[in-house]
Amino acid sequence: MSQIPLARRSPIPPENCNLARAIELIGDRWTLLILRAALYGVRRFDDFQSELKCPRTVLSGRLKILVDAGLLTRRTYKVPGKRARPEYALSAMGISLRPILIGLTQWGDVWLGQGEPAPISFTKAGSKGAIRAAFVDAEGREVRPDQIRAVLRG
Amino acid sequence: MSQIPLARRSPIPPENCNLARAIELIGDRWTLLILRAALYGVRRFDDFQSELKCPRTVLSGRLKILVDAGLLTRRTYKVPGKRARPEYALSAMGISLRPILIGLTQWGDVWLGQGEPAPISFTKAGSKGAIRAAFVDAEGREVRPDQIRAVLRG
DNA sequence: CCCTCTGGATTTAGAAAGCGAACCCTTTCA
DNA sequence: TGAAAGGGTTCGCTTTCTAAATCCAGAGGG
Repeated sequence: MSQIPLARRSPIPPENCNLARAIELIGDRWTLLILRAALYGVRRFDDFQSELKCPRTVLSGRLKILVDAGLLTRRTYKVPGKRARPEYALSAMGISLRPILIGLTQWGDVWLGQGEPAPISFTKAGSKGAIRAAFVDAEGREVRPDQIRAVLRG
Repeated sequence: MSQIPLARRSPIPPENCNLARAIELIGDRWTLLILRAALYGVRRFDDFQSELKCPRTVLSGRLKILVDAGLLTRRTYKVPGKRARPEYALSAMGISLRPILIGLTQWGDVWLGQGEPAPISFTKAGSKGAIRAAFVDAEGREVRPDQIRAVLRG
């Protein structure tokens, strides 16, 4: 019943696969939850900590990984009367994950929502109807999932 | 410089967030690599094992979780002259993750590709140009990332 | 000047999960 | 009857996670 033909191995060895590389980098519970919070605007260590309730060791380790990888930018901010502190803001690399996490949100709304309406939805600025993750061709026209074909290079 | 306004907390508590639920379920290195292989058509225990090179204990545990959650369907297949064996095929729930993992592939091509051309690309059946993950409105027209607005329920 | 508070982070020790190797069970082939 | 092969489980060891305590620097108050 699955549309996917049986294969003994994937067509791309995992060690040369950019999907596998992405999974190595961000495919981790805490890392993904940090990125979720960051996409909602959280930037400070203690804010991440009270949002995630994760061990501070794990948090500082993951933040370091994400900064080193270029997903987060560490810079110091200063509130008058307070000392300077670092904040962790998404870089362009991090922001470009937003469609993926929105897509995963909508997947969760459908399959894990326990029958309740989605607590958050997404629209186009200025209009009301919901938008959704999909595939488009070069002209921005939607391509239905069953029309997607994978093409190997070479 | 980030377009995302500062927030102390995310607008949805993680324990009520379908994105957080999705991350709890599949936000894990091995689980994601299993789903990657499954989307490429891998279905059998030993094929997963030689693809992923992960401990067999981890593999059987993750397969069990994915079957229980409904992402994979376990059924027995029988090659004539061989004994019956289980295979793990994606359910509709699992297949609907495809756009997300393709989006993540393309994110990896851009940011983790080390300057090399993408080893796999995606096209619309019957045409040549590459397609990409994006957002569309109800009529299937693309919505650019900067036009996306989040709307809280209630 | 000293004391305390606060945000950011490291240290430490015990719990959980990951890991590799070996083993088990069933069926099928020689 | 014996070996092979697929699909696991069992068994120890190592790594990672976790929680709690501690550290550290600068600001503000007295």
